[in-house]
Amino acid sequence: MLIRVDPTSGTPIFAQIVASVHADAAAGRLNPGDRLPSARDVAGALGVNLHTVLRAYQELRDEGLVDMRRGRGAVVTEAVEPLAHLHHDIAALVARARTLGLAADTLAALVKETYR
Amino acid sequence: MLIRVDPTSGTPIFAQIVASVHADAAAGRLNPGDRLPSARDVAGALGVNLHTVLRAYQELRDEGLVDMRRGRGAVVTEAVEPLAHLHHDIAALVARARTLGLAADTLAALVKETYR
DNA sequence: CAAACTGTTCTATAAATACTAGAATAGTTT
DNA sequence: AAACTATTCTAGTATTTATAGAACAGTTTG
Repeated sequence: MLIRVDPTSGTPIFAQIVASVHADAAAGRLNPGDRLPSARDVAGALGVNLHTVLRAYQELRDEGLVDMRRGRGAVVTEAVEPLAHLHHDIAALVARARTLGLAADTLAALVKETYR
Repeated sequence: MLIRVDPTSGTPIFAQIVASVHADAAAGRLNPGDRLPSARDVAGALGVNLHTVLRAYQELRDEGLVDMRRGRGAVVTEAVEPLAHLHHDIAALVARARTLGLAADTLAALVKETYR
């Protein structure tokens, strides 16, 4: 599995790693039982610090998306399935927002606010 | 119009102000021509600094949602209409995400990622 | 068993961001 | 003219982000 990051993005690196895993889960490229690459491998491949990757992984654990243990790594849980189920709906919403000229941040903020 | 903010939220205050305006616009409580309360008033009411409010307003201007001029304040533009149009779709998506047990941050991040 | 791998925890530091504070400026409205 | 508005400037503090290295403690593999 491939994790991409843009250092000039403005959004924190750890958040981009989280978002990258979210995207893979939503697209069905990540299934329960799959193992994320080790934090050290990701840090090496991306040229970022181990702690930065671990912070992202810990957030994924807090969300319940992965199960983490020493020696075994980060294993994807069944909590990814809802993400895959929503994928289609999200894509439709994004497509419509795009035709309306809405910025990504604006829509994301709107979704977050609506949740409250 | 009412702007709410939670200092313990973790998300920056200026971002919460932006999100609050987004929400009002999406709910149709904000129409083209309406004037946002002056930055000084908002700062006073929320107990935050003037600059913090202005930063939020400037972001709204960058998004094209308001037109700002000295002496006149921040006036809502026609760019709020797409937000109102999406309101129903967003509410439906959020409702479904909620039944699936998805966290607000997770869904928002997913939407943002899908935009790319 | 032993080696290699995994996340966990700890201390430390540097850089960037967020927030506050005060003051002066320059437009607009009343 | 007075009261209002955003704009711009400098400045300081607190928080967040990212880096660095080391030691630790489980798990898996040979």
